Amino acid sequence: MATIRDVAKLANVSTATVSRVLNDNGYVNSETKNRVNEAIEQLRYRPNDVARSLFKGSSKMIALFVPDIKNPFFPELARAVEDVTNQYGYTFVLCNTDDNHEKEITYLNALTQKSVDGFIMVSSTICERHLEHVTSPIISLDRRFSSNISSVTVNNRKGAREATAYLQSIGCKKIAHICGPQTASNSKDRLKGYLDVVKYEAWFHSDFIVAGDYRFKSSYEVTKDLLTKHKDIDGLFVANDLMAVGVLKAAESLNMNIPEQLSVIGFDGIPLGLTTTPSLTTIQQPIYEIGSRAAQILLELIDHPEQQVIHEELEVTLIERDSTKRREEA
Amino acid sequence: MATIRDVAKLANVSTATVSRVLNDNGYVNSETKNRVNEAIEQLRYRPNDVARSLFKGSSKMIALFVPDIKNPFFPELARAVEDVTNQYGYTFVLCNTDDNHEKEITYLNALTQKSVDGFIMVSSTICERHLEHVTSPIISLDRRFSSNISSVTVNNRKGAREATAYLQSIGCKKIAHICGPQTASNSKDRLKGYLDVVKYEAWFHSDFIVAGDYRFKSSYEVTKDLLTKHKDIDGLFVANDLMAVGVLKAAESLNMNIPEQLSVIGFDGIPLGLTTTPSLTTIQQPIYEIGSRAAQILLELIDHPEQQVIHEELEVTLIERDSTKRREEA
DNA sequence: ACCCTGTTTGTAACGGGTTACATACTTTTT
DNA sequence: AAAAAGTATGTAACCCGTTACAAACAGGGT
Repeated sequence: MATIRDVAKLANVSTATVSRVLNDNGYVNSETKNRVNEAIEQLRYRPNDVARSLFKGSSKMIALFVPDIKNPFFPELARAVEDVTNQYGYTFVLCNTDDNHEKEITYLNALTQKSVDGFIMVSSTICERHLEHVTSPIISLDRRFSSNISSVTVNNRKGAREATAYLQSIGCKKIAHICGPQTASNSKDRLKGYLDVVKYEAWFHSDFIVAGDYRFKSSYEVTKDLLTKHKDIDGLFVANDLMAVGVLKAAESLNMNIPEQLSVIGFDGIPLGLTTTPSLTTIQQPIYEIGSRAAQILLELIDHPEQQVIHEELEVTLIERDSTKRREEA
Repeated sequence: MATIRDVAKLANVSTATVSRVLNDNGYVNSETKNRVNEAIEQLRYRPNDVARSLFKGSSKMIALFVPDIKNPFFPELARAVEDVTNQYGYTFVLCNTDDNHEKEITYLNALTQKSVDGFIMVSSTICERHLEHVTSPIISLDRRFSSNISSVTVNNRKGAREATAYLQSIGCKKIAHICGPQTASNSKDRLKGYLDVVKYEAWFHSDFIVAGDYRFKSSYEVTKDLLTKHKDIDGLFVANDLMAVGVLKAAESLNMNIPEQLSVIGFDGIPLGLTTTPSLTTIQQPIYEIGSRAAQILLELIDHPEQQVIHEELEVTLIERDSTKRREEA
């Protein structure tokens, strides 16, 4: 690989001049500039980004941490972040953490040592304490972990209320909830939203809340159990779409008809909900917007670290599909 | 951030000694080593990977290029690559290329400038010519682009033959094929496998081959068209699962019953095929194994670049689910 | 007493860019 | 005509680890 010194020699100038041409700053005579550019082309010279990073202390990379790349929510989000960061000349690094604290810390350290310029994190286990020694800006997504750290979220509680109220409005009499991991703040908020609506209902019972982990499999198993024990449940608000699809399959395996016997509503609005039969009613998050806003805010934070903390909350939308249906009065 | 010089000063040794302690090579007196380790801890020193990379000319990063992160096939693959590379102390970079040649080249250049140590590529547009100036090892996945570049693939043609023959064996009389983008070698091979079986059938007609692009949406539309025009089609081999799910939904929208009226078989074996109703019969690829083998081979190639080119071909497996059914004789 | 090998540590060059500062010449301002 | 501002370019330090090489000393073998 040719270096800047090779170029300088061939063009008969100093490396400083070549650098000025490369970065288009400082004074360079236009004739000199041409000579340098010719040399660059002739040698197929490409500046070494590592050397540049070392001097600048910045790598032009940003990282996104997601708990589960197999949940279609996150590829969607990743696309958004990728689009924005690429647009601004950053390289995008995607890290899958499995919601595993050690893995998160390992990645955080490894990438900090690589002078990564900023982090976008979807994490349930990270809190301020772990980030004390991280000097690059961080933004939390989907889940919020400190008022000192910028975040982009949706109104989870309100969305959950809306979902639950919707089930009531179509005539569901006993509404259960499959919740996500209680370490995740969004999961807690969705549970709260559900409780806001049903807490004082006469039929309500804590058995109607069962714990999932945002994955398909757990939900499938937990739901089979729930629906076998409580045959009178006629509405189910599930904390995310992936688990809601597990519910659909669980009901199918029990020969329960959705939406005739049971109405199901999810949360997220991932494309997966369009591929099931019945298609999935859900609370749709503006996934792409969440990702792109987060990326934009992070990039601003990188350029202006003194800037104050921003918490942005986006709105969710109820999407009615075929997994819910108005219940006829008995 | 503390530097190696700070540590050296505090421990009263030279930077060389600190470096020896850090990398555990060369001679260091055990007492000195303790002193250095204490200083490291006291200063919370972490070596700067960028400086290290600059000197070594290697960044301990490897990159995976995928055409569409939203296709669940690729997150699965990414997990495999991530697991292996992390295990060997590499940082994993995931790049979404949209099958866009320019984006691929841009990524390739950007990452080469960052001294990325190797590339795993799923690409339809890259050929040897574009890689001439890339000095780090490359392995192609899923698709094969040159005999000089190592690859890990599956036996696409054989799998396609198996799929098509299976449809015949359960009594399908007219079998159509939705193919993938014809730029992709795996897509071409799957078409060939289909043709191997049906080419000389009396009923065969080129109308029975329709072009998709491996995405859900195209397949949904194209299939509605196909099934409307050719109502006698009773078997459909679809080049990947994502499109096969599109077929399921298209048939649903036309009020066609799967598998009663039409048997559908996909290719890939992604988890999505388990969430549809009916669940999807498919040719399953060992996705995780493909990814992890590719990563392993790449890491070997990085350590021993002189090593000869390897082409590994893995086997696929037919998984019978509910989207296919033996056809009763009329 | 001498040589050889092994141990311990330090000095300084190196990797490849960037930029503060110095120098020198040209043009503009007053 | 002198001072100031603008243009053009080079020198060398700097970013921060790594390592070749040198130096110095201990212990073993002959």
